[in-house]
Amino acid sequence: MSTRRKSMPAPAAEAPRRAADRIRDTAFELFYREGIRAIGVEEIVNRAGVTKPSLYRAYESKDELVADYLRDYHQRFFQRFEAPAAEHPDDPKAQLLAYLDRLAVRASSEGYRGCGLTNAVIEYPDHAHPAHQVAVDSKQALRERLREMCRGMRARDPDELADSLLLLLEGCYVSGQTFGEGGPARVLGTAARRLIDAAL
Amino acid sequence: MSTRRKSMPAPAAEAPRRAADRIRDTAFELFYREGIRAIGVEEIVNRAGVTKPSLYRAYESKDELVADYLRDYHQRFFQRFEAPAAEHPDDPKAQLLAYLDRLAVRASSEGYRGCGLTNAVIEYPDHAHPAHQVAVDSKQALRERLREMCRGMRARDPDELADSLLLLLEGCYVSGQTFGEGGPARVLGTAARRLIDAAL
DNA sequence: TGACAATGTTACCGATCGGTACGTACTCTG
DNA sequence: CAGAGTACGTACCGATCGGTAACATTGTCA
Repeated sequence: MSTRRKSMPAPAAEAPRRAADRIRDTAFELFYREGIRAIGVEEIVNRAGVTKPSLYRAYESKDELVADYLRDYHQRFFQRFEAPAAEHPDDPKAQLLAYLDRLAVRASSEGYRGCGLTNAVIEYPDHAHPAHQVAVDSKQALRERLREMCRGMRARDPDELADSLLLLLEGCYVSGQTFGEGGPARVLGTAARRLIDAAL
Repeated sequence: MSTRRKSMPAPAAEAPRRAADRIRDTAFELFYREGIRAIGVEEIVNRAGVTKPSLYRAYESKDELVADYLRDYHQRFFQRFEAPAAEHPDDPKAQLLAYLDRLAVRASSEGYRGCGLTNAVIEYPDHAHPAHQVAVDSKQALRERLREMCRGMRARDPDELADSLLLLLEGCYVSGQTFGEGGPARVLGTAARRLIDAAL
């Protein structure tokens, strides 16, 4: 859902954007870096330079803001995930490995905070919570996409390979933030290649 | 005067233990099942059937209680992890696979909540927080133990194999609670065998 | 019996939580 | 210019957070 402005083609470039946008961006940054439960609405609006009522005009509740953050994360994630497709058309193996190799670097650097969606599942274990649901839906889409790619690789058992790779992926997200630099995330590419080669 | 039963020196075996023990056990259960940040001290003492002062006589703060919970978890974890050693002496590969096979079952069942230590790292990303530190220390010990086992397997590159297996392990913990029954965790054993066989 | 340690009871603290009633300033339109 | 509508801020709400003070009660052991 987007707030479309009518005429007035944007005064300049960006700085004093709408309150809702500032909230959205600030919340994204804070939720991801510090964790969702650790951040209160007060801190969000302060850092965004707006006030609480502005937040509650744009979102029904904090939970809705969280869900929106996760939907946003989901979208950005798949953008990153599918980005290598352009460089390696019709080569799902190369596409996947390209993403994994980039991820391995990010996840092995200091201050890495893992996957916002995975983190949300852990912060909100209650299956009824909107944050949990959005995150799980996203992960299910990822699983399905991986299966599709493994079928494209002509793996003997595409579903099994996809799940194995998903384990490596998720392991990389969490190990990245546990160990930081020089952590196990560095072997992601190698391990994935081993599994793929053994499955074709 | 009061309607509550008086002395009754332990009617059966264990029920009315010390307040500190009841708090410890209740906190363990609640922190693990619901998440640490989601559980307040009030809820802990209510469910434990004690009162807040009792909690603060046994622990300096909630953070200390959390750290203690994690140390407890660490101990129970390694107990489970090393349990198969008795059945497979001098066979690190069989030991590890035995643990993984059991884990795969647990992690693929409904309501699985993953590893309390991994969850704590995500709930407390701040490296200075005691919970974060205890959890990371435990994970580093696990990494070292895995390396030791991989050396025992005579792997070509034991550190690389250990890290690969650690990724699978952590992936299993988090995917277990994301997908529940029929999730990717089911392939843990197969994937681990593939990686081990390829590394010897 | 008396002393002591452990626990419960009650009532509170300041801070922060998510959330809102209501007033104000700007801008677009007639 | 008048008026409407939009966008935002000030000030506040009750609930809950982690944590504490003061005192009553209990079981144990000497």
